Amino acid sequence: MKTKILLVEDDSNLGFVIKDNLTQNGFDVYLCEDGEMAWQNFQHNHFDIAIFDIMLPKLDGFTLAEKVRLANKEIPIIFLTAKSMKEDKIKGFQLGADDYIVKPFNMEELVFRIKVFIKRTAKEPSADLFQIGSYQFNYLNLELRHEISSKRLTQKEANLLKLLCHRKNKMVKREDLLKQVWGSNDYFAGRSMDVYISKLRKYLIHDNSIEIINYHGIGFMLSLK
Amino acid sequence: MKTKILLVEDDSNLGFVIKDNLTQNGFDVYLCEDGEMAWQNFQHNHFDIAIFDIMLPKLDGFTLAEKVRLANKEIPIIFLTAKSMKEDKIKGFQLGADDYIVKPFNMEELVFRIKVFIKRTAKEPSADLFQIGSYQFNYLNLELRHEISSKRLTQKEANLLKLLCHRKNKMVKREDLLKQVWGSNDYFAGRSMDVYISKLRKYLIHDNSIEIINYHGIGFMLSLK
DNA sequence: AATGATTTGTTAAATAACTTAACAAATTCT
DNA sequence: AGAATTTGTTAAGTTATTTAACAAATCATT
Repeated sequence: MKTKILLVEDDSNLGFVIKDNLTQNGFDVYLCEDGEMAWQNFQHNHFDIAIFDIMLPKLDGFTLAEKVRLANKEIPIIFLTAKSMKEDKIKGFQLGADDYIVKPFNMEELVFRIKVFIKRTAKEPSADLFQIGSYQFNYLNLELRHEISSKRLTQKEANLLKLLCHRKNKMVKREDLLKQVWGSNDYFAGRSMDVYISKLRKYLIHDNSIEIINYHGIGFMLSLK
Repeated sequence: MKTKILLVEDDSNLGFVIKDNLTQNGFDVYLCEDGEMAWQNFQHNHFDIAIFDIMLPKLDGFTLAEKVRLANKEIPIIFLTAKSMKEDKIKGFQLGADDYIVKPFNMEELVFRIKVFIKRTAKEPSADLFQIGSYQFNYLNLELRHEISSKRLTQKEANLLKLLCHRKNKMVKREDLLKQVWGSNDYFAGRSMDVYISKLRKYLIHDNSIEIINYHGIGFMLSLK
């Protein structure tokens, strides 16, 4: 699965150069030309890394970063700053940013920094204990507890639930779930997943603030009210 | 599964200190007091990392390292050298060594270097294509080919075979196989594994230079004549 | 070397995991 | 509104894995 990058750069020439370069480095790049568009995109898709220019039409990079950070505490954000901007001003704004890089920069440096983040997030073993409403889900021993009762999940059930938990209250694309849990995205894998979704719903029935919502033709969301 | 370290240090006080320290850091340490003993130990057990003092009774660290390197091209070897030894002399001997550390050293440094090796070997994805006699075994797509025919293995079968391949012509302990493939080491897992060994033998029957040899009460070895 | 205990080899039966089929219901498209 | 597609659900079918059963081999003890 390729690393998905949300790139926001209003200078379309520069934007294309960066996008092209990152694509050649094996990343999946989504280029937006203003902050508003990026925010829309961010809300509807999953990204692994965000790269924001600071001077942007409609919604500047800092404000965008704040919104993004509020919605997602994990995603690494890298700023592209003009040379003219003073370092202390940048630092002052470094609320949610993880790194920044001064224009003009060479692509190798950007790629290097992106890889640092990928390595970092790959290393931090993703949590294996989840609270889902009044349920507790332990991925390691495949246990889904609720008050006194406890259900032992199968590996596939657990894999699927884990992915949904990992992005809870966010829609996860069918395609992504299938690729990651089934390894393939075809008709039969899809039907198999629907069966599993149905099973998970049954297991989670005792807490009615929990829902697995279907987005017709797009994906599923584990929703916690 | 803990990282297994073969530590050879003739000064028993220093040896115990190092062993104790590494054990506290979560490693499984086997301390030998001379090179001969270490070599015996190495031949009969599996280790992930070797740490050799250079000045040793019976068999010095360098000679030991050469023998070890001949038998195992992968295992990281770290030398402990006396301060008095000149760097160029060490370099001259650096045939099989991966790193060396000058006495007296602080434990944090040694632990750091060990961790570097663990990370490195963990990253290099262990090969997924194996030649077993006239068979070809592709772990990724679970395929075991022989001339024209091809058998698709199950995940467990492939996991077990991969471990045996990975240490081919070396005995692998029952315990290790069970821990790594079944995750637990109890009576039933053991019997299950015996069933799988039996299956693998059947699949590999067309090349009679291949054997899966049992070492009664100890483990199995995939032997290629 | 004979005895009994333990471990292993092998086949078959039982169980569990996962997929596919079938049909109803919901959603989207025209 | 009607057709096409997607999803929800149950059940049947298939495959993977475990457990049982018994024979054979190995080991420990006498």
